[in-house]
Formats: sequence, C-alpha cells, structure tokens
Amino acid sequence: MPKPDPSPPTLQQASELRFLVLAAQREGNRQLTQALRDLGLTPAQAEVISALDERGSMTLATLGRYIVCESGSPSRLVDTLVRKGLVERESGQVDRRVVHLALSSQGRQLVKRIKAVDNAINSLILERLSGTDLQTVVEALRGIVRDTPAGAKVACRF
Amino acid sequence: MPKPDPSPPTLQQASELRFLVLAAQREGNRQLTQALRDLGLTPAQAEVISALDERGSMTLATLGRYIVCESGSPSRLVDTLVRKGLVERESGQVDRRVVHLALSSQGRQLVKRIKAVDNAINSLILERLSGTDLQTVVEALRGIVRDTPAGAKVACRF
DNA sequence: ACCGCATCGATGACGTAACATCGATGCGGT
DNA sequence: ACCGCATCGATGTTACGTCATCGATGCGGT
Repeated sequence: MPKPDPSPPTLQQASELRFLVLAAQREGNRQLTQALRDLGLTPAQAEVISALDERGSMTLATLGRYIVCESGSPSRLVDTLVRKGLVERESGQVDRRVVHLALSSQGRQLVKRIKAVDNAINSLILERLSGTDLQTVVEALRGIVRDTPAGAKVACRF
Repeated sequence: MPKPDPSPPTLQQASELRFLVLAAQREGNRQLTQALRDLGLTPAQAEVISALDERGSMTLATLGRYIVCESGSPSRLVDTLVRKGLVERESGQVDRRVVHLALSSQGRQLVKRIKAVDNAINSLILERLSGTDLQTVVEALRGIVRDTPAGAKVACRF
C-alpha cells in the first residue's frame, strides 16, 4: 500500500504546530513538576543538576550556554540550589570573574532519581508516538530551531 | 529510490524531542515577544485578543478553557488588558458569578496587526520546514498532548 | 426552603523567563 | 603601563504560569 503524497503545507498547519508546541511544553512541564515534587525540585532546577552531572563542574556562564531552560546567566536558579545544599559554588582562582559550580554529595544523590523521572516521561512519550516516525519529528523541530541559541544548546547535547 | 525504514524509536530520541519542544517554545516566544513589542503586547495578551476576536464575547472561565497560554482562570492576564483599554469586562446579569469579556474598539484595531505578526511567523516556519511532511509532525504532537487539557484546547481550535 | 456541593473569579505565594543595567575583572593593542 | 572593550556574574524589573485558597453564587436533591 503506497503512502499518500503529503499534502502541501499550509499556514493553518504551521499555526496549529505552534499551538501544539506550546501545549506540549506546558503540559510536559506540569507533569514534570508533579513528578519532581517528591524530590523538592522544579524542572529548571532538575535540568541544572542533570547538566552538572553530565558535564561535570563548569562555570555559571558555561552552564547558561548548556541548559535549555534559561537564557543568560542562571545566577538565581543556581542560587536556589546552593541554598538547598545541592550545588557548591566557588570563585575562580585564575579568572576571578567566573564562578565554578559542582554538585555536592547531596546533589549527586538526587541524580539517579531525576534520571528515573526523565526515563518514565520519555517512555510515556514513546508509547504515545507508537507508529509515527520519531526521527522525522525530531528533524523537523531541529529545522525550526536551527541557527537559534536554544537550538544550538540542543544540538550540542545530542 | 525507496525511503529507508524508520529506525526504531529510542529513549534518547524522546529525550531530544522534549528538549526540542522546550527550545522551540522558548525561541518562538522570544521572537513573538520582539514582533509584538511595537504593539505593546506580550504573546499571552495577544492570544487573548485573538481568542476574543475569533470566538466573540465569552466569560472568563470559557476564555481560560480556550487559550493555550494559561490554565485556570486568566484573571490577571485579562486585568492587564482591561487596564490598557483593549478589553471590556462586565458582570453577568443572569449568573452573577461570571464575567463577560469583549474586545473594545481599541482592542479590535489591534487584531489585524496581530494577525499580520502571526502570519509572518507561520510563513517563517513553513520556510524552515520545506521538504518535511508537516502533517506527520502535527499528528505526532497531537498524539503527545492527547487527553490532556492543553491538547483539548488545540483540538477544539483546529 | 434548605443543604451540600460545584462553579466562578479574585488573590496570595512561589518560581521562573526575558531583558536591562551595573560593577568587577580580564585582555588585546599600542 | 594604559585604554578601550568584552566577558562574567549579580541584580532590578516586568510579566507570566502554576497551585492553593477563598468568598460569592448557582443548582440539584430532598
């Protein structure tokens, strides 16, 4: 059975796509917020911890270029995590402008639980997408955010 | 030339998809914010005005079920628009709990300019997606938000 | 009529997001 | 050494977004 030719793209479809992206982000964020509640973390805070786990210690500016959840320097976001005792902050010795960040042992203990939450949500997404070509969707979204700061962040992580 | 079989979906792809959705939403929101700056509107405010234009007068609760940008009752969002003189608010006569909302004449004047901004962005998206099957992407995202409040909002608008 | 419950809209609280600004610091060119 | 400029991180501001709560109001069942 041959696939039907794809219908030509319309502005209407693009508009729906925009709303769907917004809806997916909002809905995903709500679910993630629920799932992380037991850990006492917000989605943004969890992303910082994951980033510090994946790439190890880094400066605040580097973290800002790595995480998708925020542009600019995430001073206040990190501030919260330092206050919670999950991240350690240390002024740079060579370059005294920078601040080095690292997970505390308490922060490291959360990594596994965060990964578990992530995997549960990823699995749920796979279930809901059974039958569709995930690669096509990923490539399309890559196209949309190509040459944007946020797109670059994702590109450097995958 | 036959298309290659789609590779089996992986958790990794699902994870990238999540980040891409987040990145697309953030980036789109930034661009929309820029484009709406001349109108003195934020993306959320523009969506309310568009909604009131498309569906006409409605109550606050109905609006809340219609717009994707916010869950719950958008009291404060509407408040801002009333203060700007773009929306008129009137207590219900029959059901004294509800509040009816309608565009003011000043608000109606903005509709065209908002539509222009929307179309410009939609066109940009189509450009960036040339060659990919938009319908597949739309259906995939529909699948992700199926049976969620935010998904229902999009479904009832398209 | 009354009671229990749901719905509506406002509000308080908290944590982002995005932008602008600022002081401190490093660095390249001369 | 000095100057101009960029970078870094902190901070103020504005506007969401989410959840929880509250008082007012409507409604169905008895």
